[in-house]
This record gives sequence, structure tokens and C-alpha cells, in this order.
Amino acid sequence: MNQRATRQRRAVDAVLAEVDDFRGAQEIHDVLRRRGDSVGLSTVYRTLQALADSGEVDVLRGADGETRYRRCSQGHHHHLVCRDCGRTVEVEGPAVERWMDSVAARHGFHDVAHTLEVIGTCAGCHPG
Amino acid sequence: MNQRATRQRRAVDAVLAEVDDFRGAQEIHDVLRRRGDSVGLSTVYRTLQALADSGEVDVLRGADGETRYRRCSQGHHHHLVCRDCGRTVEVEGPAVERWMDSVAARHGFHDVAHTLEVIGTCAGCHPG
DNA sequence: CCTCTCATGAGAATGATTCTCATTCTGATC
DNA sequence: GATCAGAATGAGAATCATTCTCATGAGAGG
Repeated sequence: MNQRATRQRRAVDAVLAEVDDFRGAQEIHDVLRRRGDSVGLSTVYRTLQALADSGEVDVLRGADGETRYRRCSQGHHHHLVCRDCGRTVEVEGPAVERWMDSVAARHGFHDVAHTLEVIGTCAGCHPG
Repeated sequence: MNQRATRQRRAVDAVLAEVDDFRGAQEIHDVLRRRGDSVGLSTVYRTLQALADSGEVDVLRGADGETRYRRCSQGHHHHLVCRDCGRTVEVEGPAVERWMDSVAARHGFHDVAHTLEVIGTCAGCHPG
């Protein structure tokens, strides 16, 4: 957040602070409306985008095309996400980072970035 | 492709066979129309999806939300994509696969899948 | 309290993708 | 080669997340 502190931004922030999973914009908008602390959908989108730009939240694009957000720890990391309940674990992989950099360099690529997400079924959701 | 062989499917297949980069459905639809071998947009989408389901093409979801397809080699691999010209290099990383599996297992996750894409600027597009 | 802006939000607009369904075509059979 | 059932097609409507528009509202400093 770079600019004015408004009720709406505080509200969106609050929701993100309460949950530990990735949430979609519409979902957050619903939570706020049900809670009686309604915020316009456009504003939810704008706020989320601002938070993502400033690096305060991580973004994840699901297979269904919906973009989800989550307040994460600061450093660079990746996610292990449960496909059923959405439980999220942050993981680091320095070796993987190095591998990606070296592969990119070997092929003459510069300014590399990457996306790496692992999805599975967590122990709690696994039948057995 | 699992079912009947139609002109439309052959046409889409042909376009995919000609290019080496990831292409969007609309893009393929345009190419076909310009070429005079027009195919309905719905059909292009359907065909691409069928090809993706059968594993004949790889799918990549860009930051702009458009889904792109590419005929790739069979085995499991990842992509190094140029953000400017779209040039694509297939890469393998057995060590990375192992790392992801072990991390998932350590956290009690089953049936894991993953996405790993590296984007950068290729040598040809790099200014300097 | 004023004012200068940035922020908000209702609704329209966008853009990719999917759905509908009447029509056409493929592939198997005679 | 003629038939036929069911699969495939495609034009346009529908969907859905997201973005845009712009008139109105509200921080923050003076």
C-alpha cells in the first residue's frame, strides 16, 4: 500500500491477515459483505493488485483461471498447496533456484524469472 | 486426438506442427482464417483442449491470462521461454523433480503435481 | 473547515473461453 | 456406392473473472 489509508484497504488487509490460504478477489469481497464491512468489488481488485505489486501478498493463478492472493513471508519462496482444502505450506529451494539460473544462463537467457508451485492432497484430506 | 479425423483437426494440427513456440487459440484461429483454411473458433478451442488432454501438446498460461499451446516432445519436461520473442527451449531437471517430491512427502502431501516455468530474455532479444 | 487529490463503487465494458443446438460430416455397414 | 447413427462443427449467445469509466466521496495537510 503506497497511498492513503482508507477503511476499504484496511478491511481487505484484515481479511488477508485472518486467513492462511490463498483467496480469490470475489471470495474476499463476499466475506466483507457478509461481515457488514462491505467494499466495492473494483476496490477489492485494486487493493489486491496494489498489495501484489508491492510484494506484500503472493499471487497464485489456479487452473480455473481465478487469481488468488495470500499474505506471505517476505523472502522468496514457493508453495505447496492442497488441491482440496487449500492448505498452504511455504517452502524454499535454494538448489532449485540455482538450477534454474544455470539452465537459463546455459541457453543464453537473461533477466530470468520463474514460477514453481506444487499441488497435492494434504495428509488431512487424504483418504486413508 | 481420440475420435474422428476431420479437416478442422488436421488444420489445427498442421499449424501446431509448423511453429515451435506457444500459440494461443485465437492466434491459431487467425492463422487458419488468413490461410483460407478457416475453422470455427469453438472448434479450435475444442481441438486444442483435446490435444492437451491426450498429452499431445503442452499448455502454458501466460501472465495475460491467455492459454497457449505447443507441440512438445513426449517426456516430462519444463520450458524456458523468451518473454519477447516467445522462443522456447525444453529442459529437464530430474534433480528438481526429486526435490519437489521429497518436499511434498515431508509435508504429508500425496498425488503431487507441479508447474515450473522459467521466463527470461533470450540471447537474440537481449540488447547488448 | 477548505481544498486538492486520490479513492471509491455501481455498472458498463472487455476478453478469453465455454455452451447451445441446428446442421454437416465421418466412418462403419450393407 | 448408398445409408445411417452418432460425432463434429460453427455462429452466436452466454459465462466469468477482471478492468474501465466517471460521478461522487473522503484522507490529509494547511
